[in-house]
Amino acid sequence: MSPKLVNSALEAPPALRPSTRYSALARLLTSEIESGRYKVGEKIPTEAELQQRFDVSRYTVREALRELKHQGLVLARAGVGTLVRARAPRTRFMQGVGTLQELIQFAEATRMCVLKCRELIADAALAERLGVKPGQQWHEAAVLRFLPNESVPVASMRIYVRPEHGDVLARIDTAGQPVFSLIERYHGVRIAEIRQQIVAVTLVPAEARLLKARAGAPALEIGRQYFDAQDRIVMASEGLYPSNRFSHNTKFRIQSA
Amino acid sequence: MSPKLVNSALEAPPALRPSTRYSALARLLTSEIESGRYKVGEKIPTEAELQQRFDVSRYTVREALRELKHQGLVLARAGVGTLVRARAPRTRFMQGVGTLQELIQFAEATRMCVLKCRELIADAALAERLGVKPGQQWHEAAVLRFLPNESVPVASMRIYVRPEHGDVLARIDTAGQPVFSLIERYHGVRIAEIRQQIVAVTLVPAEARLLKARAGAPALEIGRQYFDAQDRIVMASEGLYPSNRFSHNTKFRIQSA
DNA sequence: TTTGTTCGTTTGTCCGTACAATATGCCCGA
DNA sequence: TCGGGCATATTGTACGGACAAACGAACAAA
Repeated sequence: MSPKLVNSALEAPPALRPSTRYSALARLLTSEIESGRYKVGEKIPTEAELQQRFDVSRYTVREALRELKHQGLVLARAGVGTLVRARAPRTRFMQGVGTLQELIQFAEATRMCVLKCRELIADAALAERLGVKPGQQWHEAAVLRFLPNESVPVASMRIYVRPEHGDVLARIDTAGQPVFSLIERYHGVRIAEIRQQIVAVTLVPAEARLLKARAGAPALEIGRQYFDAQDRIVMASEGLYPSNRFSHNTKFRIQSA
Repeated sequence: MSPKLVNSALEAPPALRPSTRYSALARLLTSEIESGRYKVGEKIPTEAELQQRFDVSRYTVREALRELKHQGLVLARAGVGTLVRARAPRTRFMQGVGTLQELIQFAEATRMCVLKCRELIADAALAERLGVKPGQQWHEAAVLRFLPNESVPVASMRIYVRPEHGDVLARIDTAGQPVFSLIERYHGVRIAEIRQQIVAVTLVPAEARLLKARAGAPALEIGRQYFDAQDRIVMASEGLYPSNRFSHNTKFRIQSA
């Protein structure tokens, strides 16, 4: 097992297979629930009935139902049947980074394409923007971020890491996980806190060009700083997300007092 | 560990079955990875080898591996095998609880000035924007929001409440707390969840005029829906926050696993 | 009327089989 | 030497079967 083989094996995740029987069945059942054929609280046909109706094996039915359960659409009860739990799949905004979990999932689900790396010293303006000290050395990667099967970038980003962590920048393209997780893994740093700021901007022509968007178009500018357990800044990033491709979504659950 | 011993380790007691074979196998494989028996990047034994080693069916092995894949521990490749992807299951992160708190603090710290109230029936466009059903009656308040000692508004908002809660709109100016809290207090409704979406927009002339801002200037458009414990929508709002007056800040604290 | 038992139904676990899709290595020919 | 084809290995899909566990309804007994 050479490290080389390992790295290539970890490259792109296997492609999705939209044409399996169970995925087609899952999609059909999902649309039936969404269209109201089976109401929340009602039972959908049993596994045996679905087998007959679609002329597939029980295995195929169960795989489809597994997906619906995973989406939170249905709930199965032995002896009872399968009940509709929600009319629509769990709000899963692929573009959403309102929670840390979503931030990580977003990083894992999107493809990052490094345009350029360079070393630099933060001047006063950059230091202010990033929340770091002027005069410090940083390694910068300019990155485009894509959703699966999309050729238009969802974001352009600049990622800043400390020089001693600079090697992780070479792994961004292929890692399929957040950059901060790479720093954690390869440098034994623990990220204890992430701070994020969101403002609205209009794209200047150079940025718009890179993002294949219209100059002057609105975009979210999301800045993030990553701190270790001693509250030292480890990494920072700035991203531009054109607004018609990205919406920042958050869900607050309120516990009963 | 001899196969015999391992096999008996997988067998559940006949009367009490706290664990299935595949969950026991998943646990055992997880602990082998965590203990370093299989390094990140290396292959674990093939499905066939695991079948033989533990004297279980391929189904049982695959169910166990499904769990490991779900945990992000391994990655399977047809033709290659199953590779260790991480040494430990995905870290369980906690969302910073400050976010909802900050939402409430912001509401308490700002002054709201009601411009106009009216009753309306949600047409399709508004229903879509608010995440409500078309044809429903709502009471709408148009509001400007000011930071302390500021004469330029930080936001303009439209707040939508149910007709039976319409009286709270008269309290907005003076209450000094979130509108949803007013509904909770005066109508005994418990808000269980708030969903929020943030997008970037550019201000159209009428909005800009109201906000004393430049037409075309970037702004955050923050939409929120408030749900009760039965997941019924109780209230919705849309706010426009000119970007140079407001930045949406979030802090995520990460617990060690 | 209420409680307990039984039976039928349904999902969950686990077994086996077969073929498809993917990956890798080796061999042969140009 | 390099490229293509083939064979083998491995996971993924899909089929079938059997039994366990859980549930609800119906019926019987107290």
